[in-house]
Amino acid sequence: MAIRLKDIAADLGVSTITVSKVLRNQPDVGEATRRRVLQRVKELNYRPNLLARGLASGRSDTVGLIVPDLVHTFFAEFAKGLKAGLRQRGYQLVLASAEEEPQLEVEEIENLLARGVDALLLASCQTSTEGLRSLLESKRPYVLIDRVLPDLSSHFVGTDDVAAGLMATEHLIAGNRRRIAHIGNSELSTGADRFRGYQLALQAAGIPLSDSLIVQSARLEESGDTVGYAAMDKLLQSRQLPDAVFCYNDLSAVGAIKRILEAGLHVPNDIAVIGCGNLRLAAYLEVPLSSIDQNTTELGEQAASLTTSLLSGSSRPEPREVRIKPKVVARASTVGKL
Amino acid sequence: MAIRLKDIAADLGVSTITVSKVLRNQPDVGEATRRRVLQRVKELNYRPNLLARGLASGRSDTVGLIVPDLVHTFFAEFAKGLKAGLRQRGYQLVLASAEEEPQLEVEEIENLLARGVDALLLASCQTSTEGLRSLLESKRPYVLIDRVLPDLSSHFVGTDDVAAGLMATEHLIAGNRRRIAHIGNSELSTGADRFRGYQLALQAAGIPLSDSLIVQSARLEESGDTVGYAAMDKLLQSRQLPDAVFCYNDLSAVGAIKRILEAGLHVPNDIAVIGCGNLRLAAYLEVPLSSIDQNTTELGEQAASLTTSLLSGSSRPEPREVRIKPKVVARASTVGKL
DNA sequence: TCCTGCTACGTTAGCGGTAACGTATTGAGG
DNA sequence: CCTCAATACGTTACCGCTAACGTAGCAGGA
Repeated sequence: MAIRLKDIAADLGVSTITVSKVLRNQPDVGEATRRRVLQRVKELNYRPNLLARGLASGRSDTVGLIVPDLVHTFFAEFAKGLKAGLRQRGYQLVLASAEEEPQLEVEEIENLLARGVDALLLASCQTSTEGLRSLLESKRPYVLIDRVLPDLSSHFVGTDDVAAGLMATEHLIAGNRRRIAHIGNSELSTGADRFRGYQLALQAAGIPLSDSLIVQSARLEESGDTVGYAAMDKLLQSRQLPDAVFCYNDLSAVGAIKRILEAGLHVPNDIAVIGCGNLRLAAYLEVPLSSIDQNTTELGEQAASLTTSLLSGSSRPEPREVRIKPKVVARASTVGKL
Repeated sequence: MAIRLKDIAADLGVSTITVSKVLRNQPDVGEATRRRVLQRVKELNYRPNLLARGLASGRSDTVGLIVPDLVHTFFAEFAKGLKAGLRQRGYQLVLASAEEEPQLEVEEIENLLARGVDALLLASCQTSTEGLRSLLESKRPYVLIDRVLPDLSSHFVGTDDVAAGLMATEHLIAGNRRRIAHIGNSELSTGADRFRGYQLALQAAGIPLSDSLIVQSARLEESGDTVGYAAMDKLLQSRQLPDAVFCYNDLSAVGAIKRILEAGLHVPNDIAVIGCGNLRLAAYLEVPLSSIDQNTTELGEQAASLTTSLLSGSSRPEPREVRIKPKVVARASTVGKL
């Protein structure tokens, strides 16, 4: 149906391989022939069939990215940065979303592999390595994004989440807060790391940890605001109120603030709140939200760089871990007198 | 490298075509053989090579979607709904983003076609039909999403944007507003339609149009809040202030509100503001934002339905246009005394 | 017994490219 | 004039799968 390489070749009276070489910028083609081919290709608006090319060559110059949810702007922004970085290096991106369902993610992995991607980037929502079987068997290079998995040492690009938790908590401490609560996600490695940073910051300041100030929820990723609301509700019932909260992400912070305000308390005067992720609208909220910025575009760029280096390097290097340092963005939700 | 259909066949002492038939649920295979094949496939964790399959069969049971920008949650949500709908009907989705660049969009179109998608869904940022040449030549079915293009009658799924503009403006009129401004996007069909709805509503209410109350900007899609801010700034300089503004999207509404508050005016008492799109955080903003909800998931579902029907139907039906009716979500930015 | 009509399965020929090697052609050097 | 190497281009054999047709084997009717 569509025009084929063969057609161009026949048209020009040369062999298919010659056209093929021209299209791939290979040597061993005369300058005159090369020009004739390119002109005809342009005239006919010919594009090589990527299925056939991939099948014949075993490569596709394409990498796949699977994210848990594109509605999370974090992942959408990451994909944007990644794509730009890949493009610059001559690779294409195929994007898939697992919709927060581990089983769907497994299907997407197998799907992209079956489509012949050269490498796979994976922000995984798996809870074990089980589902990655196909990926591991495929021997194709892959890079974990944002979240690591237990029992799997691999290349990784993500935020320095321990630093994120540390910086957020230090920021609260610097504002003279002492009873600092945490609304966290215990299921994801990002949640565990941020919690760890929280612990380290308290420890460094000589503030004892208090279980009554910590609420962990696994569902925080999906419906942050309602979960944050519920978690804050729980915190408000403890004997002694917190004077600050570090929330796993901005959405949960938004929910938490809602609950605080409903209780007739003031943010930040009664309770300061800081989130993580620095949503675009954070500055426009009812209480402008302090947050930790993850520099998402840089993450994408780094991921592109690492992936393409894996693809070009013949050797299989040691697992490399790239952690981007985040930064605090202070807004009204933490800046105020105690 | 990976395990092939041929291996399974050899392993079982049957021919490749038999295995192929089993995998595609085709008839003419004995029940016993079928079971043996399926078991072996599962044991070996075999997955057919989609490149080879697509090349041999000419179909891929895959549709492509190209959106202008995934960071727009509207498109991310649409993709989510679409994917669910396609999946349910036995199709897969391949996602691509044009990053608001028409040239990149053209490349993505050609890319997805070269990858053998059976159909293409396109939320286009083209300004003319020029860039769609490859798509049109490919003879493959396609559906425009959200935005229509001039000089191109085709299948379409999107919001009833005239109704959106109409309902938003009527809502403002119902709140006794009379000097109703509009911050719009003149470049996209959605912007033109919403503007048209705005005009119709005013006309129906007997309110004359005033050029000094209308600000159009093409850049509204990319950086809504700053453009909205600038547009509002302009409106505040007119001799007679507006008492309401209908903004093309929520982001521009956010920017507009910021400017209004900075001027020392009250929202909605001095100026009511309504946006469009109903962002997830709309209810949590400094001034909870009234908006038009587009029922994005339903859009995705409809798009899936239309596309698969095009794919299964052998005939080429008349261009079909599906317009989803939006609804008003009233919040504090419009509800208040004048 | 032979023919017919199923059912179950196989053979052959690609799909549109690419890899690896093979073969002309050319010009320089002896 | 011949050799030899470099250059330009072609031949052959797949890649992994499927479409379309072919054939064997069996049951049942005449």
